[in-house]
Amino acid sequence: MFSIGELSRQTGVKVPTIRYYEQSGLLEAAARTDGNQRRYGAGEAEKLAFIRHARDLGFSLEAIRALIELQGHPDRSCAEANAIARGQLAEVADRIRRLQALEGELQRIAEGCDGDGRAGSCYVLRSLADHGQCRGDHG
Amino acid sequence: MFSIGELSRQTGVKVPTIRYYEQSGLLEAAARTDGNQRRYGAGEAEKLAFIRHARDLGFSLEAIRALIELQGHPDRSCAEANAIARGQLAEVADRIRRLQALEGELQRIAEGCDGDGRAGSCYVLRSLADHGQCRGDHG
DNA sequence: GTAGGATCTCTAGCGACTAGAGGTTCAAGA
DNA sequence: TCTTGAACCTCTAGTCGCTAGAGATCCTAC
Repeated sequence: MFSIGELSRQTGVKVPTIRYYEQSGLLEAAARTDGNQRRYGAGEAEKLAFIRHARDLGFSLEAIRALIELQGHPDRSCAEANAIARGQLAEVADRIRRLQALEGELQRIAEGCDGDGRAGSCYVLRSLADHGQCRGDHG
Repeated sequence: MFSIGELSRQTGVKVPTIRYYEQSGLLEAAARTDGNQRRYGAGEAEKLAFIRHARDLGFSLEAIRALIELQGHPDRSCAEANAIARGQLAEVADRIRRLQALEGELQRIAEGCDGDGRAGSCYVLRSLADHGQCRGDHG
């Protein structure tokens, strides 16, 4: 059994974040010492690593809650887990697509200005004022 | 002079968001009717369109505040505007890079599971539990 | 026994809105 | 001129996923 600080070091999740996860029901309430401090075992470290990994992959806490629910019921179909993963994949792909449109736009804007002029005739500011110059469909 | 609802329709910015922008100092306090309702002119619509466009491009309200400041001082160098745009560009590029790493990872995870099995042996859940299977450096 | 680092709970804050309550005003039709 | 009702007003609180701080308590090593 180890402390919350030790768990934090093991998993790379900050101490207040661990408490936050417990508070919001992602982690079960930890065992306590007589002095009311949390104590954890290897199982909890594994579970937190799972959460951390899913967070790194962009899953929302709500999605992670659903995945944990599934883990707790090994007999249920994994179709749901699959759907969550695919949904997340679609979302990420969409975000990439939109960001790439922005990137092109920003490139055009930033490259039109060498930073030497006055703000009154600045291409960056003019571009931002006039959406009509945009090629893509970013907004 | 037109109402906040009309301004909202013109710019595509929701009414509460316009009030929020005013409240946080991005827009100057609007003129008011005798009955205390906001009234806007063409100039304000232009300014809001500028803000909207910059938001669409991912600029933070703080960055937009700085850009508006610059617009108000046409004699100042536009180097700052340029730096803001380039900073934003770099940020967007970085976000794309990170999202692409996630995308690859998620693809690997989602494709390893056809959704037909039981949760107990689900590839999605196993993958999330074990970061070691990952190839990239997403976390 | 004591020092001090780690822990505890609680509240508030971040960014950029969004939602709702409860009250007022404006514009169009009768 | 009166009435209706959509649009407006302010204010507070909620969203997400943490993060920061205050003030108190605990644990461990010396």
